[in-house]
Amino acid sequence: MTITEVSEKFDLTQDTLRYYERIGLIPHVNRNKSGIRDYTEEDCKWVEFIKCMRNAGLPIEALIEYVALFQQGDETIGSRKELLTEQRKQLIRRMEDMQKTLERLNYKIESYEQSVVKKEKELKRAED
Amino acid sequence: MTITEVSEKFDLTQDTLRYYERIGLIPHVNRNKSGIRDYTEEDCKWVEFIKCMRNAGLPIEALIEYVALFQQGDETIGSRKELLTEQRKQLIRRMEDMQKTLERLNYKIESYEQSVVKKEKELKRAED
DNA sequence: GCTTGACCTGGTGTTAACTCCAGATGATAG
DNA sequence: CTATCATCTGGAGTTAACACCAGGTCAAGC
Repeated sequence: MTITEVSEKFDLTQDTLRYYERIGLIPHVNRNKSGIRDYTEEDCKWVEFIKCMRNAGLPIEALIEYVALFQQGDETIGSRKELLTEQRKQLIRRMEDMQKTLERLNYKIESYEQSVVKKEKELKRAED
Repeated sequence: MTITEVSEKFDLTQDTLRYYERIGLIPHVNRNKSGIRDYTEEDCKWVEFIKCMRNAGLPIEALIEYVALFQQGDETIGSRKELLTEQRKQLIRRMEDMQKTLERLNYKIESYEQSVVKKEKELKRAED
């Protein structure tokens, strides 16, 4: 796949794709004989995986380390599992925070609901 | 309350508190006769509210608008409710994304679990 | 009355995560 | 053969969200 195709497929700019590769957020993509990137199926999976993880707020740092570990082979399976477990922990924490915020928003919106109703009633009375 | 106390209470730097006030992320805080900020109970509630919302990833822009609407009085109750409802929608969307990512992490970690076990077995065989 | 320390304002500095650009190159269409 | 076009690389520019700083004020302790 060309970079244009990957860019469209995952809705990331070409610059972002090149940037991700440069900083090691995805493994190095092979080039064809004239130096142009040719994304394999696996490259695409990496892109998609990274996009998903970034979307959920996992820190770039941790993901770079994960990719680096991956490239060092099977010796690092333990470390990778640890890394992901730690990130999962933090993800859960963030989700809990968001859950609390959500409940708070729900409450606030409900209060506004009642204010609006009250306001409408006042207006109605004013009409009488 | 002094800015130092508020800063410590909510774990935000004084610079951040002043910054938030400057850009309208919290309403203007009154100063005493010598120009020093004196946070009321309500000011504190705003700080805490904003911190909570920012923590959950609500965009600063939206919060600034919310504060501005609030300061315009009861006329804006409807708009405020709409604004919060929209932000809630987006918050829910983010949480759903994160939920998917979480499940993916769970799956990946589980796979690693098995890899580790397999690896240990190989080592054991090698010992024999 | 002088020093100290918390606080002020306005403005500059920093960092992360892209984003844009210039100049070069190789393939392709006419 | 030439012009166009997608792509390349290395490096500079941008934006958000603070963080830091200089120079000044004011109240309090000694």
